[in-house]
Amino acid sequence: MSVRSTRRKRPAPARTREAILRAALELMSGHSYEATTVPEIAARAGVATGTIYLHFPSKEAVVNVLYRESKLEMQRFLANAMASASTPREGFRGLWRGLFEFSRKHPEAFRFLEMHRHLPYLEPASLEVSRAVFEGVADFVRRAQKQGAIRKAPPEVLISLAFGAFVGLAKEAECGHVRFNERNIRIGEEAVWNMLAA
Amino acid sequence: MSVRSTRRKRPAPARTREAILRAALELMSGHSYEATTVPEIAARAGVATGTIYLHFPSKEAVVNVLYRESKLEMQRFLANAMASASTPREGFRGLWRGLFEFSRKHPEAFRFLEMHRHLPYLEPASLEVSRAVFEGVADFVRRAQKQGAIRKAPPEVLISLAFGAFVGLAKEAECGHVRFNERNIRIGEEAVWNMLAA
Amino acid sequence: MSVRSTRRKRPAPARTREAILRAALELMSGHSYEATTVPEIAARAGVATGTIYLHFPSKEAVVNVLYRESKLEMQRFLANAMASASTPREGFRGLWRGLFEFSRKHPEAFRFLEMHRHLPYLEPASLEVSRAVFEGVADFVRRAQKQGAIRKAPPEVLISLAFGAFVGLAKEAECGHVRFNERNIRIGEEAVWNMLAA
Amino acid sequence: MSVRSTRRKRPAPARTREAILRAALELMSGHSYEATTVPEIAARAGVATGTIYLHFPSKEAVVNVLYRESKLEMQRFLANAMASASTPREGFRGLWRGLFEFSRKHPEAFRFLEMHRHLPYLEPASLEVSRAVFEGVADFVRRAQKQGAIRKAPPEVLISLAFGAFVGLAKEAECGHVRFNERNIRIGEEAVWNMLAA
DNA sequence: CATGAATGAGAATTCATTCAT
DNA sequence: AATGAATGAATTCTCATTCAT
Repeated sequence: MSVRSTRRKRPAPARTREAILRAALELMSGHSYEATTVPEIAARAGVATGTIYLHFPSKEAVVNVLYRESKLEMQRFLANAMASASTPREGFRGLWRGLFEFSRKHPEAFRFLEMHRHLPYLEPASLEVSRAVFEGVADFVRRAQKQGAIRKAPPEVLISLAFGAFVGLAKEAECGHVRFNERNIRIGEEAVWNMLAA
Repeated sequence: MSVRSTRRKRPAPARTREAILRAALELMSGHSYEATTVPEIAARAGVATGTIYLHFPSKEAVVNVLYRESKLEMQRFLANAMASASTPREGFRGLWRGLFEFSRKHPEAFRFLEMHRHLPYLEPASLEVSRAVFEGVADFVRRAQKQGAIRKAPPEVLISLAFGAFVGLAKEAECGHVRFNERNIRIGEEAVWNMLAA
Repeated sequence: MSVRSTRRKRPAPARTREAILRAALELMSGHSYEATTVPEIAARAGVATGTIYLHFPSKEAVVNVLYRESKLEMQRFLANAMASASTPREGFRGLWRGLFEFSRKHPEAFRFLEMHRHLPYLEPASLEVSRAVFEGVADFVRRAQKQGAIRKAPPEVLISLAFGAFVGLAKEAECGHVRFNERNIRIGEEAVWNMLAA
Repeated sequence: MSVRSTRRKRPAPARTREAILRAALELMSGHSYEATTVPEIAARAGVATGTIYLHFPSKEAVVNVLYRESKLEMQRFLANAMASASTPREGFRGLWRGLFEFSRKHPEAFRFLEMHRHLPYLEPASLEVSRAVFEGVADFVRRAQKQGAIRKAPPEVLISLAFGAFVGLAKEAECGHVRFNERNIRIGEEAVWNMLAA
C-alpha cells in the first residue's frame, strides 16, 4: 500500500518457493503425482532442478505442502459460507456455492484435491488437515440436524454423499459430458438439498 | 487324468492373458497406473516379463483393456437392475444396489474404475465404452422423467450427482471416515432418491 | 577338458556377473568405492548401466560381494601355505609368500582389500568373512606359541603388526618409494620373522 | 574488555580458515574425502558454503592443505623424538612413541593420514611433504645402520615395514580386533625393534 | 507361445561451485 | 569478508520394451 511496502522487493527465496508450488500444482492437477517429474516442475517454475531441493526435501514433501495449502484454501471458501449463514438452508447454499467458487477461482487446486487418490503419499499432518476440514462441515451438519433441518443420519454419510455429488458433477464436466455452469450448479444445489433435507 | 478334463482344457494363451489382466487389476487398483510396473504385473501373474508383450502391445494397452472389461462388467450389474424394474423407484433401487454389489463382488474393479484419473491414457475406444454405459443410465432417467417420477433436469447432471454421491461414499469409506455397510448404503439410497425424485 | 564341457557355452548371466565384478574390482582398486561410478563399471564390463541392477541390488551390494570374494581368494593363498608347513618358521614363510603371491597374481584384489577403508559400507556378512580369515591365522599363531616358536603376546597384536608390515611395504611400493621385488620380500620375511620369533 | 584482549585479537579470516580446516579434518577422517561434502564442512565450521571458497579455491585444495598440515604436525612428533635420542634404540623408542602420541593427541589427523588412500587427489607439493618426512626418518635409519645398531637393508624397506606395523595395529584397533593401549604399544615397540635390530 | 537377460533413456536426488547481495 | 540461493552436471537407480534362446 505505502511506497515503502512495494519498494522492498519480496525476498527471492519466498518467491521461488511459491513459483515451485504453483508449477507443481499446475502439473499435478493435469496429470498425476506419479506422472509429474521434478525437472518438469523446475522448468515450469523457471528454476534449475536442484533449486527444488533447496526448498523441499523431496518430491513427496512438495505434494504434501501443496495438499495442505490447497485444502486450507478450500476451507476458507467453506468456513466463510457456513459462518455467515442464518439458516441451515442458507448455510448449505453457502457451502455449495463455496465449492463452486473455489473450483472456479482455483480450478487446479480443486482438480488436484478432488480428482486424485492421495493416500499413497500423504503424511499424517496432511491427513490431519483433511480431517479438520471434514470436521468443520460435520459440525455444521450436526447443528442443522438438531434444528430439524437436515435428516437424521450419520453426518459423515451425508457429507460423503453431498460432497461426492459435487465432485461427480465436476468430474463429468471434465470429460465433457456435462457443463459446469451457473445453471447446472443451481440445479445441483436444489437437488442435493433435497437429498439432505429432513 | 480323464480324457474329458484334458480335451476341453482351455487353451493356455487365454488363461495367460486373463492372469495378466487379473494381476494388473489387482496392482493398479491398489496403486496407480503409473506406479504399477510391468515386471510387477508379470511376477504376480506368474509369467515372464516378455510374455506380457505377446498378449498386449504395451502397458497402455493393458490398462485400456482393463478399463473396458471392468466398465462392461459394471454395466452388467446396472443393466440387469434397470431391465427388471417395474417402476422408476425400483429401477433406481436396482441401480444403486447394483453399484453396491459390483463394488462388493469386484472391489478391485470398482476401485480401479472410480478412484483413479484415467484420462491421460484412455484410448477413444475406452472413452466410447464409458460413454455407452452412461447413455444406458441416461435412457433410464429420461423414461423416468417422462413418467414424472424423476425431476426435470438434464439427465447428465442428475446422473453425475447420483453416481458421484455413491463414489463419494466409497471414497470416504476407503479413508476410514465412514463404513461402507448395508445400513449406510440404505441411508444413501433413500437420500439420493430424494435428490432425484420429482 | 572333454569336448562336451567346452562346447556347452557357459550361461550368459554368470559371465555377465563376473564381467561386472571384474570391472568393479579394477576400478575400485584404482580409485575408491565412492569415486567409482556405476556407469563406469558398466562401460568397463561392456554392459548397459541397467544390467548391473539385474545382478546386484545396489552398488553397495557389488562392493560387498567383491570384498568377500577377494578375501576368500586371499584366504586360499594363506590356508594352503599354513596347512603344508611342518614348522612354525616354514608356516610363516608360507604365509608371507602367500601374501606376496596373492598380491602378484591378484594385484587389484590385494590393493582393493588392503589399501582402502571398507568400514562404512561393509555388511555384517562381509565383516564375518574378514574375521574368519583373521581367525585362521590366529590359530596358526597360537599353535606356534605353544611350541615356543613365536613370542608370548596376544596373537591379534602380532598379526596386526606382521600383516601391517606387509601392507606397509606394498603401500610404499605403490608410491614408488620402494621396489616390491623378490629381494625386498625376502628381506621383509626375515625381518618380520625376527619380530615374531620367541 | 581490556585493551590487551581486543588489541591482539587474531584477525577473523585466520580463525575462519582454521575452523574450516578443523571441520574438514573431523569429517574426512570419519568418512572419506569423496563422501565429505562442502556444505557439510561449512555447516560444521559454522560458516556459509560460499565462505569456503574465499579461503580455498576448491575442495581439493582443502584436502591438500589438510594433508600437508597434518603430515607436518606428525613430523614434529617424530623429529623431536629422533633429535633428542642418544642411542638408536632410544631413537626408535622415540619414533614409536611419537607415533603413538600423535595418534592419541590428534586422532583425526592420524586417521586421516593413514587410513585413507590419498593418491588420487594429492598435489605434487603434498607428495613432496610426505617424501620429506620419510627422508627424515631414513636419515635416522642410515645413521643407526652405520653404528651397526640396525640391520643392513634398504632403509625404505625397513621404514615401510615398521611404519606399516604401527598402522596395522591402529587399523585393527579401529575394527575392534585389538586394543590400542599402552600395553600393546609396548609389545609392539619391542617386537618391531627386534625386526629392525642388527 | 514363453522366457528373462539386456537395454538405455529417464527418474529422483546430490553437490561442487558461482555470484548477487 | 561473508552470505546462502541458485545452478546444472553427475549420481544412483528404475522400468517399458526388445530379442536371442
